[in-house]
Amino acid sequence: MAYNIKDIAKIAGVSVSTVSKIINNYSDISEDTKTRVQQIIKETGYTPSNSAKTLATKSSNLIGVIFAGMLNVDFTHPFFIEVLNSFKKQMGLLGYDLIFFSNEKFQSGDTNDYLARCLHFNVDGCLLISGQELETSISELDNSSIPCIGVDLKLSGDNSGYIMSDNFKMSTKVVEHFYLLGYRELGYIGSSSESEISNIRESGFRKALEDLGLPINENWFLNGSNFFEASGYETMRRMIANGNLPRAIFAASDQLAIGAMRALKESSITVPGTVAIIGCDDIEACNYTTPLLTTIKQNKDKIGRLAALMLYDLINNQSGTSSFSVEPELIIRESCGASERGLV
Amino acid sequence: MAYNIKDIAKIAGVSVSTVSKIINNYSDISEDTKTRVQQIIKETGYTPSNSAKTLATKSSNLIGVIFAGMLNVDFTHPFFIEVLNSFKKQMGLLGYDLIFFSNEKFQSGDTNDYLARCLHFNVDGCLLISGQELETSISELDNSSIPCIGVDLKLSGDNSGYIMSDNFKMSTKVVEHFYLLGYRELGYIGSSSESEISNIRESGFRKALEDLGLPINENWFLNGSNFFEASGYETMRRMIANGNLPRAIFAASDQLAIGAMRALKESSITVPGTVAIIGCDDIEACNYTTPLLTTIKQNKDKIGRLAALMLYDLINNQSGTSSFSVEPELIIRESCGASERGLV
DNA sequence: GATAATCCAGAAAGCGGTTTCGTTGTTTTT
DNA sequence: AAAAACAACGAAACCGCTTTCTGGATTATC
Repeated sequence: MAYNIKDIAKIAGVSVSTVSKIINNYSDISEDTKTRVQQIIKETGYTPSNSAKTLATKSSNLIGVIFAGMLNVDFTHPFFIEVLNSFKKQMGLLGYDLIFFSNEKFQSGDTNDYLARCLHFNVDGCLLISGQELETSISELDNSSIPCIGVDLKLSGDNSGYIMSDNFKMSTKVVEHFYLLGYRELGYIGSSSESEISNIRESGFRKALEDLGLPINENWFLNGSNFFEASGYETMRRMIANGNLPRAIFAASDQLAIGAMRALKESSITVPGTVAIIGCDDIEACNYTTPLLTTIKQNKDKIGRLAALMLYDLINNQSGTSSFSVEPELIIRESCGASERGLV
Repeated sequence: MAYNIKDIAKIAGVSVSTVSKIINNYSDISEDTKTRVQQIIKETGYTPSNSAKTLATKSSNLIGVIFAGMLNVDFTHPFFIEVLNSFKKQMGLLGYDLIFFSNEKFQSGDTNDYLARCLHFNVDGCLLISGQELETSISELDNSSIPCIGVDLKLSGDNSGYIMSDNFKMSTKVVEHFYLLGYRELGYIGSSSESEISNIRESGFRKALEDLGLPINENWFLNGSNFFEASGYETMRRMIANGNLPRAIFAASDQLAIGAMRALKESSITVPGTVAIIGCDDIEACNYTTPLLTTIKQNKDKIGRLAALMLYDLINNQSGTSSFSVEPELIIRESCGASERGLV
């Protein structure tokens, strides 16, 4: 039912090679035959088999997408999914489709051998989206000949690059904003200490406090187990249990912030009246909470787009490692108390 | 650097066919050579090339995922993304990976020819996720020999099936709940009248009103342009502008409900005190709104899982068309006023 | 002990493309 | 007018795997 290249060749009365050359824009074909064959291709609706092409050329026009790490990052992740969405759009514009490897046990091996799977499919490149508890097979892939771009994941392979927001600067912006609002006792709620992202944000936070000569109270620095809401709730409860609360808190993700607000509400502690909160990421949900969540916006669109562009470059020009840092932006809503002070 | 079947054959001192047979569990291989070759495969980390296998067998072990329609449905859709997540998990368990076709213009044609792309990649099956304004090429795919499952999309091809929640019943449950709470003046906010889903929900709603002998006031039945928040906001504003409001409203999606609540809040109309609201889908955001959004939960996990299972069956047993209807469930939170009446 | 049945394994064609290299006929150069 | 250059196309090998068919060795059957 579906045509193959031989059919087209026969219909056009030319050889298979000629058809192939026309498809691939070779120059040694006359305009005449070219237009004639192209016409036939259009009429028949012929599309070349991707597997045959891949087999012959080693290039599949496919980009592998991997949710790295064993923990909880998947399609439902509000931040990464937006990055992915933008990535997909841009990659589509560049002529690539996306393939998602299932995290489930891979048939042959006990463990998830990403490199093997990428080779298996001849992907042209890979997007690695960071989770926690990275498998060792991630670094295998990083160090392979397959171009890789990490999102929130520092890759170091010769054919790799990565992109993330300027996590250090985020904290500076938050601290400065809190400072401007008159808050002097500042705290930080992070993910686990295994998260590099969270650690950078924390160190940026501490540095900013130092620079402004603000006190650093270790009771106000607490890590949870991940970036999710439940962890924010639980961590905030611990801080509340400790007794002494800071005047304002930076949570390393909006979900952590939302969880923290839930804990505060439960203890009848008002936000931002008693404790102000700023989250991070600017996920959809920021618009639905009460109070609306002030946050550090990560430019997810830009991150996804640039990731695609970087990967494209890596694939087509093998231009060594590179990394991009995207400027974060403070989005002022209600949870920081700026509006109450007419500062918005 | 990567091994191919010939390398394995050479190392093992057997023929290529023998290796292939071992990989594919043919019976005419002695236990001896089998274990020996398998050992070598393990050691070398050999994985067969998918394109070669696909080329030879016409089966790629790939499932195509398509966001149908030209409008606004992508990875950021809170409902579909959860279905997709569950689908991906189950499909992974069944040994399939997912490929996402970019919506962007396909190189060869002006229009997005889904069938061609599926053939191009030799996908074993397809998941079609409904949007609005379906392209004609969707029905081409539906009627092709490629197994397809539609989510919220009635497919009718010989090798197709579909799955959706029992949209009619949803409305029944909502109306009954409203009735129980003493509300008699009920309204409905839907998507556009082009959405079959929305229309079913509306007719279910009307039917339930009839059955209970409740009044049907056309001013209380308004459609927006889609299922998104902005549409809910705008539609609610129109209803408010009309003057006379119902006591309770069923919105055809949570996002519509959230938009409606925003409009109500803006007009200082209390929820649920003056107007009660129930949404639909049970997306994450329901937990973040004030008041918390009572909703009809669609079992997204189940929908995704069953979609995978149905597709698997279609692929492996070509067992004709089938459809599944999944039971919806009322999730009582705050926006319906049940708790205020001690009815939760 | 001859024949049939069974077990294992390999040869080879084929899947649908790509790409190198060669061939032919035409044009240009000198 | 002969030589060189070029334009346009095709033959064929190859990519890595599957699968049918064939055949030799071993075992069972009479």
